[in-house]
Amino acid sequence: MKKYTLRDVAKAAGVSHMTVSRVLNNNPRVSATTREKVQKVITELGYEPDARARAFVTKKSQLLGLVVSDISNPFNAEISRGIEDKAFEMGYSVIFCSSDESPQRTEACVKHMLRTGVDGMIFTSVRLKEPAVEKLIAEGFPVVLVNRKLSSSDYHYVICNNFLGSYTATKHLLKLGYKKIAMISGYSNFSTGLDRLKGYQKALEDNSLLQRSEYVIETSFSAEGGFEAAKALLALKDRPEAILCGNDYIAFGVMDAAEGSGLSIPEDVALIGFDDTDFAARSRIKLTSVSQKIYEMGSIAVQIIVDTIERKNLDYEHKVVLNPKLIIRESCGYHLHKK
Amino acid sequence: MKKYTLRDVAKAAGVSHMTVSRVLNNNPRVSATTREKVQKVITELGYEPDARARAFVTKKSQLLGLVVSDISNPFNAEISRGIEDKAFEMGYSVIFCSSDESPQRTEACVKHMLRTGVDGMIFTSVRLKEPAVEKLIAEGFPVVLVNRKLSSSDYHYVICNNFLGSYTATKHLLKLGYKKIAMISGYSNFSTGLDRLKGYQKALEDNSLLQRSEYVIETSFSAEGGFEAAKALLALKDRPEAILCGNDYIAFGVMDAAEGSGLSIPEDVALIGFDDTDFAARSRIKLTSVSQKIYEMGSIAVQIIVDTIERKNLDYEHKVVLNPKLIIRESCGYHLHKK
DNA sequence: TCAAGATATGTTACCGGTAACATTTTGTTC
DNA sequence: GAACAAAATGTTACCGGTAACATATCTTGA
Repeated sequence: MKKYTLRDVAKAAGVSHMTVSRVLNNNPRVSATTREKVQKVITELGYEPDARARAFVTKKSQLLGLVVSDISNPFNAEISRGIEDKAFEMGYSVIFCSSDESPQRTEACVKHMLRTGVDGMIFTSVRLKEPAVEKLIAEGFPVVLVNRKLSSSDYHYVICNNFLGSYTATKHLLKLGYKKIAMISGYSNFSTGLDRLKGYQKALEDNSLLQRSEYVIETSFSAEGGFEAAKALLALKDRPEAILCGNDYIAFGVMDAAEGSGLSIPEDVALIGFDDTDFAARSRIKLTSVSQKIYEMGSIAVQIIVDTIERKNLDYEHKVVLNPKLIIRESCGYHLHKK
Repeated sequence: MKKYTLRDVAKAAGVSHMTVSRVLNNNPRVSATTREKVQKVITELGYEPDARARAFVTKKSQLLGLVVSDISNPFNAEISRGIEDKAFEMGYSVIFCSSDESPQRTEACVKHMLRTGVDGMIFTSVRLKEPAVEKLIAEGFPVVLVNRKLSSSDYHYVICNNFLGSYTATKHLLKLGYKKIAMISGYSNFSTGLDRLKGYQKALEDNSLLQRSEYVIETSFSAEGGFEAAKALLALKDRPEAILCGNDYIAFGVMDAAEGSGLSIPEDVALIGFDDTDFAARSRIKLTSVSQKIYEMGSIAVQIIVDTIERKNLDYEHKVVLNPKLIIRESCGYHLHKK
């Protein structure tokens, strides 16, 4: 199990170590005969180039850093899968880190990645202001944002058209005849939270409906957040007939709250989620949700970052905005209206 | 944004580069005065040691490889989170790779990790025979298995007592009075599949019940697998009264199949899953499931592998078997019997 | 006060690749 | 077959750390 080096191979093949290096790198400046001879020795000895030595001398580690809010969240897990598949295909490895959406942890993740020596970083969970990330971009370090973007920096990103998704969902509720539509939105210091809120507002406005402040609650993108917010909404004298949620988790929380108040979905309250994660179709009440191409966002992000890393002077910016699609299930009461 | 090296710092501080190296590595062989002086220069210049150079010379990359079947599966995502948190804490980074439970892809993942230069590898999804992994272990490469173990190699692992989990679940069904208990088990070329099947069989045996071959179906650990298997079971003349599933996904598939056949859970068929993933409590029928400490398995695995990596001659094996716990919800009909 | 040992600092070599340039071999043309 | 260009191969240096050993400085006690 001894580890061989370039020079070992060279000696065994009776050539200089540079010739071996050239063979390894498919440099055309090697004759076919020599190439074959060297290749044979390589396989015979089972020689494997030392990744660390190579990374050292080339200043490239073939490592991508991925900062997610929480990898155990299925949404992030799916993005991660998209990222990893594409990275693998392109010869890169992915190291990941969970930021828990905290600026401090995000900064710690960045430091950690930098120490590890990644060639570029992908972020899925930046807030609209994220100093650690903005600094990185300012320094010219390869960065791609996925899912959420920064307010200031107009940099490479791959996101969903959240405004449109939310607009479409609200329109759908309006078309079903609901007038009293509430929104439990994710925090608007995230672009996902803000844009989804704006889409909802615009749809109301376009239908000449006033938005009622007591119908809009901002909370965390979690079932707990949705639960608390829904308890408040459902306790209102003038209870909303429909609730649009900032993501599916919030909607799951709403289901819990409705069950707790003895209300049924969609008869008493219609419900729409966002993201269409795998479980939207498996939850107690099958959830209507705005579907986005999660896996694809990840794989596109990798293409962009590798592009950025490998071309020396990339003088343009990649901005990819994918269109979402409303997936209609029982929670919005569509089937009731069809009858 | 120029990158400084050890020697730059040394020159600026008026010492030799080795002194700087010693300061960096907290080597006690540096006087307090010098240490302070050097430290000051380091912060002034914003010097950061070159991770790649360090990895090269120390032959350690502080990188752990994680091979999961599919990171987008919430079970794996949660293990991953446990792994990453602990690794971060211990100064390691984690690169991951999805094997899709295929031997070929597993081998490709291993190669990929080796090329990247990881210091050790964690596997969550080995089959009972997994040549690529067995070879790695035989060569003395640091490996820890999580969740599933190999049949042959008796190596470091962290698993759940799957036999006990399944035994307990079956016992529970028996206690509720069910006699016709079927099992839709995961493939038994995985230790998780095999051990869970054995637990079920043992529980029947201990209750002097014959196991009926038509009541045991092996399938993939997926909702699709569960769906197909359940269709077959529910179409039997002598339909089972209860079904124990190899994991929660299989159980979700059973729910779909039951719905399709117009049968209700638990009134017509009782149902128990395995793993108690986050959605067990949120599915259409709240699922009784065998809960295992997923996150903890991950973090324990990291402790073991770091131990293996950092101690030169580890002469003992780590075997951690965690006890599962049955979480009772509506799908097994417990509430019906309580009345 | 000075030798001996401990402590602090410095010198040199090396890890295993790649870049850049030097040299040798081969091939082409007249 | 001489002359020269092109192709193939070799030589040397270097990347930025750490190990091992050498040297210088500081203690301490007889």
